[in-house]
Order: sequence, then C-alpha cells, then structure tokens
Amino acid sequence: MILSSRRKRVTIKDVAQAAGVSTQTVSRVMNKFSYVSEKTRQRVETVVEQLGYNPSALARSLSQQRSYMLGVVTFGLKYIGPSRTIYGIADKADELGYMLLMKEIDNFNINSIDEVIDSLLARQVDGILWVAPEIGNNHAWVEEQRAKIIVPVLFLAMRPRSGISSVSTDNHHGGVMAVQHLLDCGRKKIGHISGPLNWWEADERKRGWRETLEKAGIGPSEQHCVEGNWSSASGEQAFIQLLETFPGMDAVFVANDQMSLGVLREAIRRGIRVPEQLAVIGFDNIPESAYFYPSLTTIYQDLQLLGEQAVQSIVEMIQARQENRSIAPQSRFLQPTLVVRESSGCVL
Amino acid sequence: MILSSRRKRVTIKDVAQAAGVSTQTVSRVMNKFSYVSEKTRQRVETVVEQLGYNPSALARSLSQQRSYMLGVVTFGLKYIGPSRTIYGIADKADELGYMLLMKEIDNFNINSIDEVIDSLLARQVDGILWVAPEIGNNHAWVEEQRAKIIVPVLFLAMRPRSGISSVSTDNHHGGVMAVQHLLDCGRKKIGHISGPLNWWEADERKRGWRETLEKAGIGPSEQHCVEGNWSSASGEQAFIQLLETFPGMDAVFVANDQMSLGVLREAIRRGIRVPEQLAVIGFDNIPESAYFYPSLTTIYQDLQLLGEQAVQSIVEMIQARQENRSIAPQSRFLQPTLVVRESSGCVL
DNA sequence: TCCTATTCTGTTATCGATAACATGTTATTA
DNA sequence: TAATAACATGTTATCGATAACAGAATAGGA
Repeated sequence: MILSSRRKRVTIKDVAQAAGVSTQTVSRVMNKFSYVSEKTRQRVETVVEQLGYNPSALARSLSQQRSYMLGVVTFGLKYIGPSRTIYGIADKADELGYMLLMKEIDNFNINSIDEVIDSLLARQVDGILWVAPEIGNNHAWVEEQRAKIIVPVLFLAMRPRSGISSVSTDNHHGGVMAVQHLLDCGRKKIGHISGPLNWWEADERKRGWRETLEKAGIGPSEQHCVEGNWSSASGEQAFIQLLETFPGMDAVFVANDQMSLGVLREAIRRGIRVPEQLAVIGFDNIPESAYFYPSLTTIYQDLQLLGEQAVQSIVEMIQARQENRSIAPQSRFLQPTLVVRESSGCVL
Repeated sequence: MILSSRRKRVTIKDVAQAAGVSTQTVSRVMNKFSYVSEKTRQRVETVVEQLGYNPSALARSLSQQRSYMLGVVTFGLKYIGPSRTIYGIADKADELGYMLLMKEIDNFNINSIDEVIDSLLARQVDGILWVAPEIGNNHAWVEEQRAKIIVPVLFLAMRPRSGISSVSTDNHHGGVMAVQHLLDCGRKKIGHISGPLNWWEADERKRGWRETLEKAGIGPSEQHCVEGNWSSASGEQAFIQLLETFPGMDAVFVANDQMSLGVLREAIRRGIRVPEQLAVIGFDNIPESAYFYPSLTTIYQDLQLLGEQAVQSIVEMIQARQENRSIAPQSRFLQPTLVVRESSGCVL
C-alpha cells in the first residue's frame, strides 16, 4: 500500500450536506459564539467527527484577511544563538496561536531582502520578525522600504531607530558588567577580544569595555583590543596576538563564550594559569561554558526570553492594528546578568 | 508617522483595471508561458511595476490546491543538533522554492501530535518533515494515524519502518567506527557513556560499541556502560561512576560531545591524563570540540546534509504525487565519519 | 477565396471558508 | 393580544487567484 493515498479533502460543504444544513451553520458551529440550536450543534458536531473535518485555515485566512502566521526572517540559523531565539519565538507563538513561516537569508543585498519580504507578504503573514544581526549598514533598507511593508515589523538585536520597534539585549551594559566584575576582583590591566566590529552587538560590548575602563581612570588603548570573528579559532589567534601587544594583561573580557574557549585552551598550552595569572570572562553563557576548564565566568543573555518578548510585542502590534488603534513604536532592551564561575577567580 | 499604515493590498483586479484587460490576462502575464501579445504584456508589466503588485500566494494556493510550503515539526530546537538540521532544511527548501511552516512540539502525547498535524494540513502544506527524535514508542502513532495524513511525510532520525520514508544518520556504524578506532589505537578496556537509552539514536550507538567489542573477542559487560542524558553535567557524573565500576578502563566512547566535555573536565581535575592514561572519543563534532583540551576525537554526523537530503526527498515525493506516479517509501542512511584529534592519542 | 490552425483575450466557475444581509420562528413584554 | 426582542437558519457576495471554456482575430495552406 502506498502512503498518503490521494484522498480528497473534507470541506465545509461535505459536512453541510451530510448534516443537512447550510455551510454557514457549520461555520457557526465551528467558530462557537453564535446562535445555533443545541440539536443542530450536536448533529453537526457528530458529522464533523465522523468525516474528520479539518477546516482549511488557508480559505479562512483569505476570507478574513488574517492568517495567524508570523513571518520570521533569520540569519545564521546554524549557530546556537539564533536557534535559541527561535526556540523562544516558537514557544510563545504556539502559546498565542500563531504559526511561523520561516525564511533564512544568506546575504543582505537589497534584492534578496525585497524578495523575502514579498514572499512573506504574499502569504499574508500578520507580522514579521527580523531575526538577523545588524552588520555594517545592512539595515539601511529599513528606512526606505518600510513604507511598502503593510504589516507590523519588529526587529531583534537592532540599534534603536526612531519610529521602529525593536527588542535587543543591552550589550553595552553587558560589557560594562563584565569589566566592572574584573575591576571588582582587583584586576587592572584588562584586555578585550571583540567580535567583528561591524556587528552592532560586538561594537556595543566593546564600548562597554572602553567606557568602564575610562570611568575607572584606566585609559584603555586600542592596542589592548583585538578583533575576532566569534569562532574559537579566532579567539585563540586573537589571544596570541594580545599577549604580544599587551604583555602585562591580567584579565581579558572576551566577547563570546566560543572565543573564550580558544583563549582557555591556549592559556593551558602556554602554562598561563587561569584565573591566578589571568582572569577570563565571556559572553552568552552557552550551556557548555559551565564545563570549560576552568568553568567560565560569563555574561548571560537570555535569547529565549528575547524571542518570547518579540512575539509578545508583535502580537500586540497586530492586535492594535486590527482594532485600528495606533501603538507607538519603541525600542526595548533586555538586561543580561553576570554568572560568576571559576575563570574570573573571585566570588564576590 | 506610524509604521505600517493600513494600506490596502494591490490585487490582480486593480492591475487588470488599470491596464484595461481582464484578470485572466494579468494572470497569464504573471505566470509566463501562455499566449499574450507583446504589447499587452508590456502594458501589464508596466502597471504591475507602478502599483507594486505582489500576487497573493494564499489565493494561488487555494485555487491550485498547492501551497509550496513544507510543514516542519521540531523537538528540542533549543539544542544545537536540531537547529543544524533546520539550517540544512531551510537552505534546501529555499533553493527548491519552498517555504517552511514550523511547529515545535514539547511532548509526544497523541492529542498534541494530532493537533500539530491538523494545523499543518489546514494550511495546505505540500508535505511534512518530522524532525523529532524517536524516544520510547513516541512514534507509535505513525502506524495508526498515517492514513489520515493526506500528504507525503518524511521522518528524520527514525528507526526504519517498512512502508515509511525516513532519512537518518547511521548511528550504529558511527558507534562501530568509534570503538574500532580505539581498538586500532591499541586500547582494550573500552567503556561507554551512552545517551538516554530510550532514544533510538543512543541505543544504536551503544549497540555499535557492544557489537564491535564482541567481534574483537572482548565481551563487554553492562558494568562498563553508564547512561547519561546528553548534558555535560551528566557526562561528568557518568564518568565518575564508570571510574568505580570499571577501574582498569583505558578508553571511553562517549555518545556525544557535550558529555565528553564533562569527562575531560573531570579527568583534568583528577589528574587523569588524556589521552595517555585514558583515550576519549565523542560523537557529533560540534564546532567547539576542536578546542576542547585536549581537542576531541569524535564521530562527525552531518546534520546539515541530513536536512538537505530530507527536503530533496520529500520534494521528490510531492512531485511524484502531483503527477500521480507512485514512489516506493524507503529508509535511507547517511554515513558519519571519523575525525581524529588529540583525545584518542593516535593518528593512524 | 475559403478553411483550418494558431494566437490572443474575455467570461464563468471554482478553491474553502466567512461577512453581511434576509427571513422565519420562538419567547418576552407591554 | 399585538409588538418587540432574541434566537435560529439560509442566501448571496466576497476574499484573490487559477482552470476551463469560448469567442475573436490573425496567419497559413489548399
């Protein structure tokens, strides 16, 4: 026997006919809250059960001009960060009765962005979540194109712009916390291994590092920061370089946990004892970081929560629009938290 | 100004009217390959451009009974494994012109599974990819329910069943390769830290371990295997336990890289030198594993490729059905590969 | 020149639901 | 008891496209 024989879909008409009522009555039964006599209701429900009727959300979307689908545009799904966010999004969307229509993009040229948005709009999504990092001016299109986007859009991890809604982790404050922790532990010569500095998030973390040191009266030098690309390999390389340009370094703030792993590995290899000789603090708090050797002190950003909040917000925007209310666009920040473990060498 | 003013959608009628032709003609222009005079075509195209017409894929799906959407059911999206698979799926789907309608599930009771499938079918997906691990008998519903699923379905990482299509990594062979490598390196007393044994994949890896040792004339004992839950913490615990029940152990095959990390950490803490005293081999090849200390020898399963193959297969199934051809269900396996690094202590 | 094939375009029905309106039947109230 | 409200159901139009059919206009061939 072949799987999935081409059986025809059971439609509202079939049900109506079988129950001897009009399609409208069936529709009323399916959607509750309308006058239907108890007798009719039961008869229809029995037929629905028997035929296994499953209403076409597609047809419903068309006639109601509302799909209960959210368009989700992602970039870098293969990395753990985005996928944790997606998890939060999926979870909350489910809770609120929305499905996700996903589209991964692999570049940011204006044409492909246009295409992605068109394809989402063609499927009548009720709103769009933009889950792609801000790199260089890859969000420039927002200003020009947003007029044509006829549904609410919410950006994740984007530099705040007036008139546009976004939700982001407060990376700057995360950087501040990291460096402040190192200072509190008595370290003075604090280097930084940043992410790619054309990423807004990397830049913010670095700014947190610089400003905190300045505030502490320790003017950091550009020599004390080396740029990585988020990978463990780049972390290792950057660390090697930093050891040369900043020989007295007694602590390093690394912009993510993967790069921290590269640092720890190279430290062991060189016999640099962590945390005694060198304190290390990461960013993200990936699950593995608690089992690095030594375990990694890090800044925890709750990406799952970020996703949840994003869905919450956009659903509110959708509802507002549905009721013809207007809602003021806003940029929100989620605060990261400090997770102290062995690598920073002090429990405060 | 408020974002997303409630502008009305431009429809085929608007275009038809503006161009002074019938909607059918506009449809013909949009879909190419039909008789339209050059003059008309240009006129219509100009109007399309001017109005910014974007055909409703929703309406098209309804009338063509085909949506170019794939339903994707996931479980454990927050972990890196599934999300790598999703990446492969997203990439290939894009290439073949499909969008993804995603639904994450958090349990396997028959009701919620029913609901998920209904909601996908209600949106007219052309096929369904089941990206959820086989745990216990959580796939039992497949046998009973598949009759009601009127579109092709393909399972990832499922124990082969006759009459049902699936694509999986050959976990058994992965286990064989891992243990064989350790044997080749001269190890004789090989322990195993497994995943949760009600997971099909964990069970298969363990079977590879057991059978390979038996074949080598080394009857392994149940005492030489401890069950973990995939987490680094559980790996650490399992390792501690294994050290007691299997004192002479000179190598251990750990069922994933995260648990391996726990093992490596505890080994360092106890002064057990890896690989000299104890060889360690993991499974998965997560990006970080190359930067563990020591770097981890592991079995690489290409989850991204798995996702790509899955999409390729289901699209073939969909096309076959479209043309009323029948296609024999089949279970396919992808072969994992061995990645030799420091932790196994020998480059062959 | 007439006939047929090809090209071009429009009309009507359909996909599967809901919205809006209409109508008939009970119950309630003045 | 008649008027009105509440309840129950059906009819028609609509969402935005394509399929199927049909009628013209043009071109080519006998």
